[in-house]
Amino acid sequence: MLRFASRFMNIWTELSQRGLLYQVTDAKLEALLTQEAFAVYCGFDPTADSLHVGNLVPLLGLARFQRAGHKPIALAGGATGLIGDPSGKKYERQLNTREQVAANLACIRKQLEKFLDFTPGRYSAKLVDNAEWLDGFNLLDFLRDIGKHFTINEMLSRESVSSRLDTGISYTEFSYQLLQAYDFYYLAKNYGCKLQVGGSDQWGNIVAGIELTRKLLQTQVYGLTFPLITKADGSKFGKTAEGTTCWLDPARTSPYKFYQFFIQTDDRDVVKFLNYFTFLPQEEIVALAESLRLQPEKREAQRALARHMTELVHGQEELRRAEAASIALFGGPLERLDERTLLEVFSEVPSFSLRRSWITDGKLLVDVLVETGIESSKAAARQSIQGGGIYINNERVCDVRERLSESRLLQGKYLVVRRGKRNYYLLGVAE
RNA sequence: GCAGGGGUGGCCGAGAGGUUAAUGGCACCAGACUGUAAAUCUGGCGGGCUAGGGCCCUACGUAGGUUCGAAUCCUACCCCCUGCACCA
Repeated sequence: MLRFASRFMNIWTELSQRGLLYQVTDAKLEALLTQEAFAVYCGFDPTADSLHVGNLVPLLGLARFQRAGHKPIALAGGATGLIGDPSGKKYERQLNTREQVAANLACIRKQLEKFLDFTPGRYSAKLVDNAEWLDGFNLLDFLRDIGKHFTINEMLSRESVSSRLDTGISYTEFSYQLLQAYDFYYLAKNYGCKLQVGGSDQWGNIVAGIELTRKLLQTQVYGLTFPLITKADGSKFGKTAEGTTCWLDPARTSPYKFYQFFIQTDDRDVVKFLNYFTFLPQEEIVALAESLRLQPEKREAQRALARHMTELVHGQEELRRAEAASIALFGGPLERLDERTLLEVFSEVPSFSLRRSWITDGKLLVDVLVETGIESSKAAARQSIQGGGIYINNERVCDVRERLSESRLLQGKYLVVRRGKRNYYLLGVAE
């Protein structure tokens, strides 16, 4: 018990040191968190069938609370996902069908479970779905019992709504804040939840929940937000090099790509990200920051970040494979790679199978690039080759007439294609 | 409804009858320098064919028209913005 008491004291400091405290609804929260175990909740709407790296800050935030001895409640928004949160959105979103939301919900529940500890006990995490109490809520009851506590004036003043008054917002999305407010009230009443955390765009929704809870339960509950993740170059965080979202689902973003996503982090962002995303202690982060300053070319901080994140999300084995693939590809000459390594690389890197006949017939590389989707058109493929941007087995291709040939194959059946500095693809001959 | 302004390549934005696949900026891709980072510089950036030089097709809201020739002129239609009016 003593051990936990001291841990309570740490969560605030920990969040603060990591730069994860953005806004708090009440300055007293710091002291309160040291005095008792809080039930802390954070919601995730099933807008896709996977969470993405951007969801990690609040999700790991919950995990940090649990590690500090508090009780996390992850809420999957089976109901709110049907409505659509206008927060942070510039335009009205298209509604997902009930089937889609249900399917997404199932996937997201599984992902949420991976990051929290559900072993029974005082600090055991809980996973709830707000459809349980919101779906089927009688409209007239809702308007009378809940709606009456909100004025249009305050609802309009929320950033998520006011910023949309020019472009338009539907009544549906406008109502979202009431649903989330009700969630907080419901969790406070039934689970003793006293704190809601979330991204900074959730501030308005959180405050709405605090007010509703105060009115209905005469209970004071609290809110805390994490900062929006920004990048030094001003681009939006969470997109891979190809411009696609970096998902947690390995079927959407392979562990290799996931690892690559983090290892390519800008020097200017990497220390911040170590703080935001990892559980590494301050001393280690400070040491990595020092390494970055003195020997940036070693990229130890990036490596630590990539390792930590890949292991956290995909597990040790996938980390090993992603790292092995990265080392093999970025390490230099490929001829020496043994088949086992190649096979591992094959399983991680975007890969395609080649027909034996393509080799024997000497198919044009340009056509192969297009058929595999490495290049979008033959014109583009030719330009890449002419610009010196295409490599086979890390050797630059200098002739647009390059054809596939037996002699190029590694281990008699593999071909490593690289586009630019860091985009690797593995082609293997199908037997 | 009336008046005015406008719809151009992923985005912004020039062009106002002919060297215009269409200036420029952003984004994006590649190259050089490096460290799978940044900054900078260079090249590319509708598509197809071509070793190369080049050839061809499709594009400036939509549909027609005038012209040897149109993103540029005319007509109709659609959509957006800004005033005014109407309605309440």
